[in-house]
Amino acid sequence: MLQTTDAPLPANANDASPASGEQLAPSFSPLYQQIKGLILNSLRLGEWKPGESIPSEKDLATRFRVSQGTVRKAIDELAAENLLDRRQGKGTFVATHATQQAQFRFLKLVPDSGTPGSEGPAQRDIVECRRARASADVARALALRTGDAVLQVRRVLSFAGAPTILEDIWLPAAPFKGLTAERLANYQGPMYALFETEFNVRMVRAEEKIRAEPAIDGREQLLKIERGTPLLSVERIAYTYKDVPMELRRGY
Amino acid sequence: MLQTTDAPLPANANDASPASGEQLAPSFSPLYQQIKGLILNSLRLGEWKPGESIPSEKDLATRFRVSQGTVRKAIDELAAENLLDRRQGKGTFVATHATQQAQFRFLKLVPDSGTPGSEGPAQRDIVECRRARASADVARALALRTGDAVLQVRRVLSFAGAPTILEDIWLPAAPFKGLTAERLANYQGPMYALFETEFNVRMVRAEEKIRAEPAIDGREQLLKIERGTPLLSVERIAYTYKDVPMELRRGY
DNA sequence: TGTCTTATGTCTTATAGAAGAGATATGATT
DNA sequence: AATCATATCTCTTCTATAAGACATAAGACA
Repeated sequence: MLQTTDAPLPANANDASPASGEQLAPSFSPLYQQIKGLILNSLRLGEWKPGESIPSEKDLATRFRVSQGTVRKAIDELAAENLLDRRQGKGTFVATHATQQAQFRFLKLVPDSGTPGSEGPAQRDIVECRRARASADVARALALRTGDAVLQVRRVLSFAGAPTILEDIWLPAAPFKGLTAERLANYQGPMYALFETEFNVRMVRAEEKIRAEPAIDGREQLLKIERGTPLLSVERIAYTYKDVPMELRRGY
Repeated sequence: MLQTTDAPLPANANDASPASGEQLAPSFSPLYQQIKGLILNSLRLGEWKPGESIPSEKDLATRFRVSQGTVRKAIDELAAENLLDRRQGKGTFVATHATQQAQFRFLKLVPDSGTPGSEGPAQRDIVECRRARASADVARALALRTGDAVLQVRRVLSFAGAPTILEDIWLPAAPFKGLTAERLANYQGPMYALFETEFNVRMVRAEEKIRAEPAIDGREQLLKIERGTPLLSVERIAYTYKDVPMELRRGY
């Protein structure tokens, strides 16, 4: 039954092209994978906004001219990748960072001494937010050229009054035009939720590298610790749809 | 069709009991979950040895009196948890640590400088291996009582001649009776593979906590670095089937 | 020795019914 | 008549099954 649709099957319909109508892509991957790609496209183009539901499996089935079970398997994979959120009896929803802050779960750091759950809300202080030019390593991480315009943000997270985490963040300037320290400081809720609602940039996947470094270069002052104290350093590259890198973040 | 087997449905058959014959458990969970539990039992009891194949989906289907698709869904979940390994056209295999060393992938550490893939084989030196009594924290991690007999192993991993990782490992003494420094030193291949073949202990899941610590307490000598250098410290608790903790490991 | 057939696995798709969650109606009770 | 509890209906995802397609390896055969 594979590949026997009566559709004309255009021989080029590339992944980038916004799809002519709603035909199946001409690839020779399993049907449900092709459906998954189509759903992903709609997701990326913003056909369904984060937070609310996508059409039911049956609706998508008739729209794509396949059976409901095939749509189901496509959605299964997208849900496994945390792009969609299934709720029995209610529908399937576009995942958002507002409800789902456990997305990047490295931050599940347990204080060495103390009760895990009850840190209380973190306090966030924006130290600076300025335009800059990408250095070589930043450019490589963000797939830019050295010297391209970037935004650099530095902030300190404090728990129970004690400064705990220092974050250096680099963002490509183009998609984040208009981001200022004020907007960052005023916004309540996760930073990624701000990106999502204000700049239409959804972080979908992240790579992280971990190392140990001594506290130097002024970092010891911002964290109010002794110079040379061992720090955990996490370098994260966050990607939006289609594995386009959108953020480089270093946390201490 | 749920729960309409003609089996007598014993009202107690607990999860711990080695299953009377091959009946379905009397729980009210989905059928494929019950099948998953039965397969897990067979796995734990060693009915199928690590490395070779389990019966085909169709065979298991007739054995459990369900359809092939139901068995498939059960196996799907076990494969997603890396307990089984599917190979199209060949069969489904019990996962082993010999082929699948990417199981615990925190060790995918990239040297800060240098090419990732070409570290060459690690050199392993057993520093010591002795019987001891569990301290309070070790006992808690391994679900033992303070003072119970444990084995303590300390080894150094070197890459390209440079000592890189120091590992302290605690194991409950009972399941690992007969483990000596010689056997550890002579064995080629991953440590978990040795546990698997010689002691019939399969590590299935692991929790890890990461922190940064200075090099002190003699660790600086074993790694041949300056005292106080920041070290990455990884504390891992590895579990066998049914979430029974079997190993506490601290790597630097 | 090389090619073809066949047997035996998993993989893909399809279909039907079960179960959860709300909205809407229904009916008894006050 | 107003209110509250209870059916019922409809929408959704979930579960179970079946049939055919695809992948792989081994043996038959030229």
